[in-house]
Amino acid sequence: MTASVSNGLAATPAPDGQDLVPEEGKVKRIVNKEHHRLVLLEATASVMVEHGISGTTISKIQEASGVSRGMINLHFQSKDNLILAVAKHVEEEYRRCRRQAMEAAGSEPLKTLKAIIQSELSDTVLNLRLTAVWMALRSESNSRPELLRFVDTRDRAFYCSVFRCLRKYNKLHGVDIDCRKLTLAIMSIAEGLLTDYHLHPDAFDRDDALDMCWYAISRMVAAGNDNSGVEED
Amino acid sequence: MTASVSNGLAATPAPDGQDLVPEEGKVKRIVNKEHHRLVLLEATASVMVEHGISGTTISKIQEASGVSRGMINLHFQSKDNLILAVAKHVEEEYRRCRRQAMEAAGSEPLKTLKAIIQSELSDTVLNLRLTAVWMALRSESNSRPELLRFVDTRDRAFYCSVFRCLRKYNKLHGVDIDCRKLTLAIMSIAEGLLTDYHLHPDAFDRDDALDMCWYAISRMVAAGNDNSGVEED
DNA sequence: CTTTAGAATGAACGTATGTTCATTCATTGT
DNA sequence: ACAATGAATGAACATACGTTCATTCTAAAG
Repeated sequence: MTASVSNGLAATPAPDGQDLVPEEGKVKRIVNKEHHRLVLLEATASVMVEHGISGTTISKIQEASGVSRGMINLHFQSKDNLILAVAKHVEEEYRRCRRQAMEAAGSEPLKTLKAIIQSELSDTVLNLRLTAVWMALRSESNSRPELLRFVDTRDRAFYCSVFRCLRKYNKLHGVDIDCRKLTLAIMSIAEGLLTDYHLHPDAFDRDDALDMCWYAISRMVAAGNDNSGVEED
Repeated sequence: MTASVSNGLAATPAPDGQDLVPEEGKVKRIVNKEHHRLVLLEATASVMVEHGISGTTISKIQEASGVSRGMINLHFQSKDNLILAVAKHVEEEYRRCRRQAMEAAGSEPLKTLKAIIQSELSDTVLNLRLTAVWMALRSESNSRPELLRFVDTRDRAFYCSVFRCLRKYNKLHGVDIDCRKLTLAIMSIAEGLLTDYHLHPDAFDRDDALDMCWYAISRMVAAGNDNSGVEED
């Protein structure tokens, strides 16, 4: 009932120069808000996994998250925006996992490459939630292009990591692999396995997949060479 | 106004034994019905391509097909059933295309293998409509398992075709490739390319993809061999 | 304590959804 | 010609959808 200046915008004439001080004492509140934001993101991802993008509704998200209906628009303005935030959220998770694996990889090119593949097949990356959300977003990326960058096949970091391994291998062994082509081939295999896992989460065998994958990569890398230093580690 | 026995059910006491004769003269009607069925399937696929599975509604299908609202339930009972029929329809199209390519392949294993890959990358298989519909259905396959068989990664026919090529190659060159592993690798690459095409229909270069693909396959097949008869054709 | 900012709620709203079915229309059979 | 069959229609319906906003609640500031 009281006259208010809309949503906290405007007003704040800032008579003194004190408002650069970043508001103290509001820590707990902000933490709570951030917490609810995360709860909503996780719940939305869960609903997407279980019901697909077409079955992902505000009501189901409300039920899964336990927070009230209005929260979604309070935090994310709209449902579309929420989906976008989920895309960002899941992609960040994926990036974090892979970065770790890459840092721990060492300098031997094939060892590094294997570490990358292993990371890609580990359950921190290749899991029900991530693949399902990813597939859902990919299927919508034609009609919502802004989603593409979060679920792209053409990941620059991934490409560069693999490419560097192969280039290093070339130098180290004095061979001339077409690094670009093999990098793309390796990335394709990884994508293919992701799709296969999504469609067969129970039947999928990680060890078997890694085995297959490494067999293929070893042969691609070793072809025409003397084959030393390639078989297993 | 006239008293009717609902929708043509009941009544038909069938006094004579003549109704085993399979209704003549209804050809044109049936053709029309089948035509409308196809129109609906095509229109639904188009809507799925343009708006994703979550934007695929009866109203949009009606608009795209030009037929009336009630037709969908007349022909397919429900929207879910229509989606299922689209899955079947698209999968049949895909199967037909690939079968042709396989029959025209010849007996030389690597030539056959290349024909299979080429077919997989041709625009009769790898096109906007097919990939978009496929991705949409795959993203829903967790919540609707009955869709899986129409968009599966584990296609027995595909697997067998590639496997046979590799086994033949083994015999022909007296080598011992692990046919299972390489077949899975090749299928993964194909799946990966499909996903990449879906996300980058414009940037995707078929020739480049085939080039990359064949380079990878050649090396996988040739590794540790004398390399003869592998490079290009 | 009281005041206040803003986080959280959920009933209510308008729209869009999938489905139904009485009716219309076109084709076939007599 | 007429009657009968069943394909095709689309207004009407109930439900479910995303969004809004007056209100309540809660933690921090005075």
